[in-house]
Amino acid sequence: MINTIGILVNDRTYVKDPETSELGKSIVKGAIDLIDEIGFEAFTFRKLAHSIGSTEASVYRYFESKHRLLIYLSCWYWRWLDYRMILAITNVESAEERLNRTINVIMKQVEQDSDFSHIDEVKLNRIIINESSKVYLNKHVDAENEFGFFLDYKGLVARMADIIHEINPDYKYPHMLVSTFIEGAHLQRFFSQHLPRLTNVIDGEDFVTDFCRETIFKAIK
Amino acid sequence: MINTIGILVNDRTYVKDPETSELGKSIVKGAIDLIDEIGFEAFTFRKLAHSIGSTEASVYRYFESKHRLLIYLSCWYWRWLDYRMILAITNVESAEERLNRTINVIMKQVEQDSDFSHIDEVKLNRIIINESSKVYLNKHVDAENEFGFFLDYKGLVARMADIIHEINPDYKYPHMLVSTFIEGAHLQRFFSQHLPRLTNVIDGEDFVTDFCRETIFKAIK
Amino acid sequence: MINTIGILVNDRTYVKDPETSELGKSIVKGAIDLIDEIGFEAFTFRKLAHSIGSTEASVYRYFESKHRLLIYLSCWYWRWLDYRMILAITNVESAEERLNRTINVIMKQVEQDSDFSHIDEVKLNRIIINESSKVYLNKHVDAENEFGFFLDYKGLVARMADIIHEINPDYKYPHMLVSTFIEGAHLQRFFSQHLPRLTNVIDGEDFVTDFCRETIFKAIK
Amino acid sequence: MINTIGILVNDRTYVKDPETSELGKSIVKGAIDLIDEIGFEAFTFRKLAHSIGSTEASVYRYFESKHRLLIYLSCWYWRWLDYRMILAITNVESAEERLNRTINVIMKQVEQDSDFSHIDEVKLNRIIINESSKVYLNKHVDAENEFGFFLDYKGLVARMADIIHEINPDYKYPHMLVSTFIEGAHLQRFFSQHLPRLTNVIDGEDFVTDFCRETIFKAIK
DNA sequence: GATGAATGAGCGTTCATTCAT
DNA sequence: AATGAATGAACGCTCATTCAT
Repeated sequence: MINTIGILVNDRTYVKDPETSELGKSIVKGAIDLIDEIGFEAFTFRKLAHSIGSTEASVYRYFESKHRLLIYLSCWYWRWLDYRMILAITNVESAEERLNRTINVIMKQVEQDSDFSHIDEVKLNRIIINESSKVYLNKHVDAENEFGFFLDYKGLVARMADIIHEINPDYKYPHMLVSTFIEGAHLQRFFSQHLPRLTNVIDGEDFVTDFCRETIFKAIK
Repeated sequence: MINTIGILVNDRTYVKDPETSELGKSIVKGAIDLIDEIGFEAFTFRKLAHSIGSTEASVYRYFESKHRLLIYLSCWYWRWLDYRMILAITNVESAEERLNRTINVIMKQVEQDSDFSHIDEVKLNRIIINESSKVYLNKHVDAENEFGFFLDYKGLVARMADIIHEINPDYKYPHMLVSTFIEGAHLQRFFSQHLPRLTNVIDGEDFVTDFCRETIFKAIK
Repeated sequence: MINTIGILVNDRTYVKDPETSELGKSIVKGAIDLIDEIGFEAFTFRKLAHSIGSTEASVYRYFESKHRLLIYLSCWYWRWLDYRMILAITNVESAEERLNRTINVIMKQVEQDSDFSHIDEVKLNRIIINESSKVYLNKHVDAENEFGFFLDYKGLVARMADIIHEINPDYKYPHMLVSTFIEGAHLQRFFSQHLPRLTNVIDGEDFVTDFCRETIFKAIK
Repeated sequence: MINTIGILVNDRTYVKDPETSELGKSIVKGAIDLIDEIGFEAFTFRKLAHSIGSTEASVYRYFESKHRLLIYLSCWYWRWLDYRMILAITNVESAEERLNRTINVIMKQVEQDSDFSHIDEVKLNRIIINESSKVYLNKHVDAENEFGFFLDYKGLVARMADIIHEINPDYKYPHMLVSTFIEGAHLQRFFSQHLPRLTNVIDGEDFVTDFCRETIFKAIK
């Protein structure tokens, strides 16, 4: 079974691997529910502990801070996308088609993935859209970069950049292009919900994905 | 003199206009210095008050929260860019050239602008890069949108989108393209400093601006 | 005209007599409205100043603290009752009838008195019921007693005690009886509204006054 | 042993039952000492925490506000009086004698009760005299009444009203009479100390109790 | 390993008040 | 006389965290 593989997350993001106990899983599940509901700023370990009927002290056994917990969720997400991306491009010959498929994996809105039962991927996707930039937009980036917290993200970007390089070896900005549009896609989804005048909402179409795909392909020509 | 115009910021961002007193200006100046130094998360009105030799109570006379103060800075920034943008494109006939110049205004790294003495535009630009997404990435966006806090930003995006529309009336995503690259440019500057493997650093060149300009022009062709 | 007399309040309750200016009157009026609305605990000079479109500093010109303002209102109230009491018993021969009438003045619920335009006596009566005990139930009583802040209240009690003494010179507790029932009447009105199980509500009757009158007359027999 | 029963207070008055820990008991003891010393207005959790060598955060673990703490003390007091009242009237046949004894329990000044070691009943009695009316004289009465915070007080009043009803089933105001004199007795003790001209001080006698007893018995005849 | 109890530190806020005009 | 600006001080509260069991 493929789900026996599991998503292995950088072990410096947690104190004790939440996958190894029921409490751990319920902390992760509860955190996703709560962050999605009240936002990361208002989210605290106290509220989390109450919401899952446990105590702050117990949560601290798994994560050393709410920031680290967000990093854990973020790492999990990128790993999970990477895993789905590999599935999507394996044995596909055409580089264009592979790029196309990776774009789909990243850009298209997430649906529930039954393989990982205690993680609600739809909520997690919303969290990534709303909160993931807070993972790096702070004064600890450099220290946390040294812990390797962004390796999964970088890996994903590299995987796509490689395909672009394969399509056009002369293109100068493959990484920039990919990272711009991964973040850009998140942003445009957010804008379309809250600040629609910053986007171009087109009814009945996945205009975010279409826009990203079109722009990427034009760029590397 | 053109600087007699001043930058008029949405008056719901403040309790009392900081431009109207020395203390107000020193609050804004001190806030810029301090946020740039320690980051918005660690920034508090207490620290700000100490750093400018005043009190929290006095700061509260001008801004009702640190979040509103950030919104003020953000509004000021976009207004200021808009003002510089207008200067840059006035009397320029070619739409392509106008687009080119607006890209320069937005993307190129900011230099000190002597017109607005108490605002350090270089630091403010760094703050916008690091913190401005926190202005909208939170649970209060919708309420704050109704206060008109994002009108300046939207205006700027609309101004550039109009030029794009002039160049290619058939292009479907002018607003998305502009907002993606405004945010993208900020992000790439941040990545180039802290997470360079997410970008493509090219020595001695303003590769961020080049990448953005190239991608934008290809997109609308 | 009788209203040319005015209610002269102990001049240590205020810094500047509020009767002497429009602002002063509007402070008193505004205070009555606001205390009645939000309660004395939540009442502040800031809120008062805002509500009447003035400033805290201006309020301080009239009253040195919110506590003193409450004392002012309290003194005004007891003076006003005393004035109405004198009107009610002048030229009444029978001591029993005089006692009866003073009881009516004190116990019966207040109706608007057109003689003193800027004071809403109905609201003021509610304030006295809800808040007046806070005037003396605190650590400053003794000091404030020395300022003579309770002379009006004591005068009223003495006036009624004198009548009781006239009726029964052997009765040992005239002052206690009067003060117990003045406060008791307030309390019973409060209880009948909020904690009815501490009283005996009898529909369609002024049971508070009836109870007080009956108990007082029985006591002094 | 009868004191093994303990005084069970409405469990919505506290967050965590202070009887269940040493810290809890010291909070209650410290609160009684401090409120008695400086008055409820000046009393804060900060000062309380300092006075017992603990922290505000710890106090908040037991009581959600200083107001709730006062309610707790108030409930404890009425429960304790009720318990002493039951002891006093058990097996007494004559209703008059039972009323007489309940009056003694309520009116007579409290002496230390060794059964409840960490509570200083003498100080608590002084607090009730000075501050207990603040428990209900505020804008939250109705909400707090729904929490059942006044049930103990009502129970005590009902117990005495029942005896009065037994003595004279036709008497119309048993509850009013009882609540008037419970509060009245407190008030008269306060007045005799601070505003003696509102009472009739008679040396060497417990004139407050005598006055109340006499008036009550006359009233129900 | 998990939890209940306790706490140090500091945040956001407001208050009452003063000063200068 | 009235007001606008400014401030010292403290409050209520919560957070992240540690300790002892």
